[in-house]
Amino acid sequence: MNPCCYVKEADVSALRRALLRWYRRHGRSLPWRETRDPYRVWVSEIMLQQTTVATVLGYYERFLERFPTISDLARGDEQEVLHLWQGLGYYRRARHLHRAAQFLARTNGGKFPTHLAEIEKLPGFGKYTARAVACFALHQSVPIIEANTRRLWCRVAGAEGDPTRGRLEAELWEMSAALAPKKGAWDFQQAAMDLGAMICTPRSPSCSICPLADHCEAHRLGKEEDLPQLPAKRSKVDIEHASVVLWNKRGEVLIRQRPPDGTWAGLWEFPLAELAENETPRDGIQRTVGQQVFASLRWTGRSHLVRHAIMHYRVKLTCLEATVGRQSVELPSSEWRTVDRLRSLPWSTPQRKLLIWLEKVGPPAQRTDRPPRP
DNA sequence: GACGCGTGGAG
DNA sequence: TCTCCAAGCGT
Repeated sequence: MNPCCYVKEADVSALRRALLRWYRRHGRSLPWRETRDPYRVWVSEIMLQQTTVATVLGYYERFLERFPTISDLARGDEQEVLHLWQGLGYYRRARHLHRAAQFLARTNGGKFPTHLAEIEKLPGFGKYTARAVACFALHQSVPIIEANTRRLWCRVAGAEGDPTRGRLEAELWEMSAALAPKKGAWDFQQAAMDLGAMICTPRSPSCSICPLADHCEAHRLGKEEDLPQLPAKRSKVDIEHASVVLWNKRGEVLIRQRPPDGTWAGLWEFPLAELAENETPRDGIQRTVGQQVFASLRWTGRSHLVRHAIMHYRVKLTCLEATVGRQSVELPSSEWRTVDRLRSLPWSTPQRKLLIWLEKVGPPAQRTDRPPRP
């Protein structure tokens, strides 16, 4: 049935009691549950967007140790913010977080706003994140719909259809609002998210130990595995990239910063070519560094292969290595650096694997004119 | 409203 | 190996 009908017929207070009793006993202890500081809750919510708890645990404390307050973050350098975010993905989140902190430092004395309408205007805050901070830091009773609660309430109500849009999405928000108690919304929403994450899992939910099993339409009808009905994902496409580690006579390598928009915006890489159909890595590198420079390259014969999945692509990244002679190499947004000064820059994950490879093998011992054989 | 935006763990 | 999917947002 639809979520609004469900709420009308449900024993809401019994449902709340069962959920909270389970949470008191089994709820997870997570670092962002130990604080009511809006900034710390905010950072956790941004990091957790489309990201698993286990991954965020490796970033959260380190980020806050470096940037303990909004003002500290506002004063920080974007490159350093991105470096702390390196490996988390969706790097636009970090830049929005940084920009929002700068805005609050400039306009609000570095204080986090106390009204939902103000929170929602900040970059990086959508409907969910604004309400999450309002609930978890400001103790407001507001609805919360994200991946865990969407799945949970879809099953509890036995709701068919795509819950990420349209009428059903709106009804789920209404359902969450109707279920959330006026007092104690913090515990209720944390409990709902934990139950979704730990018991009402996407596959093989643990209905036999679920405190809401008696309240669950999907379970009653035996179709908990069929809900929610999420839209299908795009299928994977194979693509190839080629990078080149280019050494000059001073023992420096050429690196390039990616443009401020698009994939890996603002991160650094060894000059990269996205290969066309049937284009070889050397072709792509020639296209990237230019005919003139390419003709003067001396290949070291070393190469490294990285496979990486990103979005709906499977990337095969081939990295070749060469030394360059007299000619100066000028690429946009590029610079020469010694290898020991690359670590402090923010890198995409596949390019960071190239950097680790380079640190391991060290500078090339000898030069050859033979093309590499990957 | 559809698409772009990353990565890693689980099964 | 491969597929699924995660505390979404901006355009």
